[in-house]
Amino acid sequence: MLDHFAKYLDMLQQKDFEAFKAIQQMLKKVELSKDENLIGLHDINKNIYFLEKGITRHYRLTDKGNEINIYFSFEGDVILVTECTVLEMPSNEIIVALEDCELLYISRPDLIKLTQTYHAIETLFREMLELQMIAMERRQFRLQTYSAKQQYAHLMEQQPHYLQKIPQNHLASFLGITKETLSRIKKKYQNERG
Amino acid sequence: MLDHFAKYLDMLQQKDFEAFKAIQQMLKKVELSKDENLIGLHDINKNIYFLEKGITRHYRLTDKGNEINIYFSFEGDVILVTECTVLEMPSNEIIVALEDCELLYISRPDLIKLTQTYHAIETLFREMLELQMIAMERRQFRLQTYSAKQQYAHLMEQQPHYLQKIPQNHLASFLGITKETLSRIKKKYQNERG
DNA sequence: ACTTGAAATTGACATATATCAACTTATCTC
DNA sequence: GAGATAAGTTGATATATGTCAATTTCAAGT
Repeated sequence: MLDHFAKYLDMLQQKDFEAFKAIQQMLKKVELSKDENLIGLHDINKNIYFLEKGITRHYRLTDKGNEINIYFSFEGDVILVTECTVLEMPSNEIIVALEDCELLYISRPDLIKLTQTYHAIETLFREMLELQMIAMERRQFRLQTYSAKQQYAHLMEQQPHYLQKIPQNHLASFLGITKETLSRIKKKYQNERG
Repeated sequence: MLDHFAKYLDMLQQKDFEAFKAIQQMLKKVELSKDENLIGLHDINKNIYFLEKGITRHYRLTDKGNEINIYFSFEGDVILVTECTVLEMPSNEIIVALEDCELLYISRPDLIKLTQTYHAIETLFREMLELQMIAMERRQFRLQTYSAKQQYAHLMEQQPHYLQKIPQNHLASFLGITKETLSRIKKKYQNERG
């Protein structure tokens, strides 16, 4: 059960075993059935999650009440809604299980307490944020410059598991297009490859 | 000269004056003339900057060699290209002065050294990243869901200094549209307000 | 296996935005 | 302040994507 978590914290485990143990003791476990919410609309949720098993869908609602998917998390991913967790604001992001999920989590307040005792944990926390930021910088550039077709091609090449595991209607808004457009792009893409 | 920097580090100054002094001593200063690069294409730049004065434009090049503006920094902003600074990769992001600029900076290695002595600095560094992430999360949602018109309206309402200070041709690619479309949107927007 | 509802596809048409080219207006430099 | 260069505007047209409605395919539960 701790597979992914342990891997993520591998460096910590080697560098400061005490610190690793301390985090491990603070971790709680949560299981979600398919379609169950991890974070509901306007929840104030201060937890940082490690997704051990399953897939989660992260979405927001537009003014008109449409769902826009902003992210999907897979096994091994960290789940952190910074705006909600850090600013302690009601969440605009809703997170729901696309499949049955198993997660570990620690509350940010608990984690911050640990950082006061273990410098290695503060460092780990910062490094985790840095990595999340890099991923966001890259995705932002794609959102800003890629056409729908290019985005689809990117997913095909770089993250084919997205296409295998995530229903098209959900994928579409993630790419910033409608499901009909995605369907057409997919067809064209396949034709161009024979 | 330290105005903005000091303000940013205000909490640190009060909480741990030693740490504040230590950072201050590591800070270097750089001035840029208009149109001068802060970070050039493929530079490996490990610095974290505080923009004390001026405006910088952050852009990337597409496959076809077109410039896409991904960000503008104003007085008081932190400038940090995570991918380049953290992974020590050649930068895909180019940063150039839109006006004459004054900046303070510290190298990430130096900052990390300081974090080993001063816990308060590690905390500050992490908090800075958290704030940057929140801003990115919000912008990402806008990029994904707003039409060009909505983006323009958002800028008008939330960040009018963008419209006052940044030439339209640069603003356009930041919004993910062409300069012609921006020109038309602007006109329509003005007419609708009388 | 049958039924039901969800997901995906397709077509016709509407709209938003891009592209290219011409032109005007501002800004900079000598 | 005249000429040169960059920035912004406008028009005509092309392309990409959205919207709505009809249909087909797929999947889940009984």
